[in-house]
Amino acid sequence: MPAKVRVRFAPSPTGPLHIGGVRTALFNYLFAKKHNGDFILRIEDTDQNRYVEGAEAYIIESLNWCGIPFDEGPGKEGNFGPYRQSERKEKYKKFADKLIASKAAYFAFDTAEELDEHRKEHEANGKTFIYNWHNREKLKNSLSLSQEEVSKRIEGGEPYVVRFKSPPKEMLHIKDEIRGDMQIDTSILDDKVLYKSDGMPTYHLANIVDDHLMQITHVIRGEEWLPSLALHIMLYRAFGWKAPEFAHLPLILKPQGKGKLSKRDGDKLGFPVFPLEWKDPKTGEVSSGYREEGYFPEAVTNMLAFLGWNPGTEQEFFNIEELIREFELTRVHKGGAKFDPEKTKWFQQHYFQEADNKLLSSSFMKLLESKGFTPDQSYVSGIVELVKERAVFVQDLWEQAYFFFLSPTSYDPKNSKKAWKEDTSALMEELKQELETVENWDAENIQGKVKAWIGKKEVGFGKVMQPLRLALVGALQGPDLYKIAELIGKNETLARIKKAIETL
RNA sequence: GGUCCGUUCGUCUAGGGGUUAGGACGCCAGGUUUUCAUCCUGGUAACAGGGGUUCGAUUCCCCUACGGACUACCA
Repeated sequence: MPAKVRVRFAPSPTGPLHIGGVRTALFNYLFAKKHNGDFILRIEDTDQNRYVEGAEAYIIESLNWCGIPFDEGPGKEGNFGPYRQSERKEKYKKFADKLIASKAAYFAFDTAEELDEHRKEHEANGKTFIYNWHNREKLKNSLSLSQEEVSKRIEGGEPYVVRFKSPPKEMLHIKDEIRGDMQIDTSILDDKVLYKSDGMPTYHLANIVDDHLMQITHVIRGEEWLPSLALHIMLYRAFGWKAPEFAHLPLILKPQGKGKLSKRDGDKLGFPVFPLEWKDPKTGEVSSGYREEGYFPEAVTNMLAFLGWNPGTEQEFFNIEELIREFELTRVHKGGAKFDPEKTKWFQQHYFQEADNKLLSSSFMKLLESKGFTPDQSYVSGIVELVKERAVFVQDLWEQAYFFFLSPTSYDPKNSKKAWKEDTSALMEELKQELETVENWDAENIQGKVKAWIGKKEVGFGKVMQPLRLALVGALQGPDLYKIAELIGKNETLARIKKAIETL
């Protein structure tokens, strides 16, 4: 029986999670759930210098908002914790030692400054400095130094790192679930640092050790990791462990211009790149988030799922359960995808139209309260029903329905000129008297009355309806006029007509 | 610079040795609507280039171009 599927999302808490990270998490989640597996959140905080206050909480909140909760992770301990690498510090040392003992890795004493100098020197000669087989004998490490010298340095407290000893010449055959088979010549690989002088592992070591210890079966991550895949495969081999399956997701690119979508792009380009709003704890700078912009999580996940993946059918709307059912790693596209904010809006519009009116009404109610209105619940839900199809976000509702709460105080001059002619005032006065006689004030009765009157008067429909709209709304826009009149009520309707006659 | 990955309408993509190269977003036009929006119908538009292989390549192979990632004691 194959092992239970276990995947992980392993972000570094260096700031807010951006939309590409959310997609990686989503694909991991979909894959796990499709195979009745576990989705694990692991915080990779081995670089203490880059730690950002609040980032971890942000990541967790984002995942929950998006509807892709993790099964194990910080605050949700399973059998493989702890789930923060900083809390697993002791574990890594022993694995680094193991590699040293088996001669798969070695100690190195070169300082950052020395290495920098080597790089500059090589660069000046048009060459690239690579710390590996062809020059490691000339550098300061346990391969070039005598055993006594090495012991002396370590015991003397000299800082050192542990480097992986990558083999000089070998064709490595590696497999990626999305890209198929690839070949890497190990001779161009460098001897990556596995263990830092500050006593912390680097990503490479910690990642492999934890994936093994946490029994991860599939590593699904961004394409930016493809170049280090060979190292990771060799690391598994050096430990004698079975490597998980790998899948590298295509990158998400900027809508215009070059390069991958980055955290800074969003607000510059006019759309959020973060799921949730983020306030930088240091600079106080605020970056917009999909949640605060009014997007629904199902719109965001649906949009994200289609960035690099598709089901092969013509269906485009998928809720999370459908995504779980249909998701296939083999159907992930290889090429990078330019992000399209317009399409995101289209998904949002769809989910907004599908949303429950009660839910929409109560959201809109909150918005109205913040504007100082305390309308009746039933009044609001009537309005929502009427203007819903004209909106994409809850906040659009205000723009579509403000006139239900505010009587027009002025009339757009261009529209007034178009709709209000010399004889209009007299006509409206007459219409007003006609409307006063309507007994049961609802759209149907109002319409009946108005239509009959227009027929009797033998005037054009537009000649009446346009100025009436202007009187009730203040502009030539909005939903069905009879419904508007019904909702605002008889008194208000008549008052607004009166006001328009006086003003225009 | 080096290594690796990629390339179908403007964008997201389906397809795959013989297809009118399909869908979606956007855009445009028409219809519905007293208005605006919605909605409906239609239209626009693509296999990066060059060589092979083949009866036949957009599809397979090679080269070039372009794009991207990586190239830290960051992840």
